Amino acid sequence: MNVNSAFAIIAEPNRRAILGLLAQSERSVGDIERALRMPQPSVSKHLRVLREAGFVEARIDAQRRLYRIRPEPLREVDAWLAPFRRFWSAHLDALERHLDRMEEAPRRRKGRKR
Amino acid sequence: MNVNSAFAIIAEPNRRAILGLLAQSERSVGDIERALRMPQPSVSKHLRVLREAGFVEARIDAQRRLYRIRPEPLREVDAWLAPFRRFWSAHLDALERHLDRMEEAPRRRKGRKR
DNA sequence: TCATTATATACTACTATAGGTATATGCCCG
DNA sequence: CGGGCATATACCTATAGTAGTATATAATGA
Repeated sequence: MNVNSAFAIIAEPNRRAILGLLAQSERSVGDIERALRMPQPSVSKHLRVLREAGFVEARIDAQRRLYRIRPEPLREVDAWLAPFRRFWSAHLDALERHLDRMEEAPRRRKGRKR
Repeated sequence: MNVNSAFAIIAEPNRRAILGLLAQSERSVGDIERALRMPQPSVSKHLRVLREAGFVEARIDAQRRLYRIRPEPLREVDAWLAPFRRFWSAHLDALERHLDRMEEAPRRRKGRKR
């Protein structure tokens, strides 16, 4: 599987973790390294992949590079999801009512499926 | 990379194509095979991966299996995107004008003005 | 029953990628 | 200018996953 589509890029859990961090704020490589407890070369390599795929961009601050999100590729993913949303948004109201009822109702049986 | 997360499953382009088809309607293996011009074993194998990951379920109709979408795993993906939406929703109006010009919108988003 | 259609699985080979380790590059400051 | 910090890259290895081919299973209808 080639890492060329946005989907392949975010298939890697560490990269998703990095993106999750950067969603909060700009961070240096060292910040990420410490926050995620990953070896530095690993962080740099994942950042390279993310950068080349357009998910992040770097800004130089002395010896550090501050990385931040670039949203475009994630928007692609979001767009791809569009045709599927009807599977849940259509029934969202009914589902919400259902969940509301379950939450407030006393438990009648345990071990519900799914 | 283990194919255990929803993200790894949809990293494979053929699987996304299959899901795209099934988003429209239930289909048999043969339908998919013809629509996507893929070898039948390949279709079956991808469907197996999708099924075991909860993206699709099969219903038996004589010798055929009719596959259809199960939305849960895709909702996970949708949920993961939440923290990133602020990066583009702020500029959504401009984005929509842009998209209107590029592709055309098959479905108008409701209540969004420009 | 047999032939045919529909789908699944087994097996092999290839390739891409992630992790680990070592080292290189580059910048700052004393 | 040299030492130390921050980051990047090169190299190697292991492994997961896909495609391809052949074959198995199962249901149908003649």
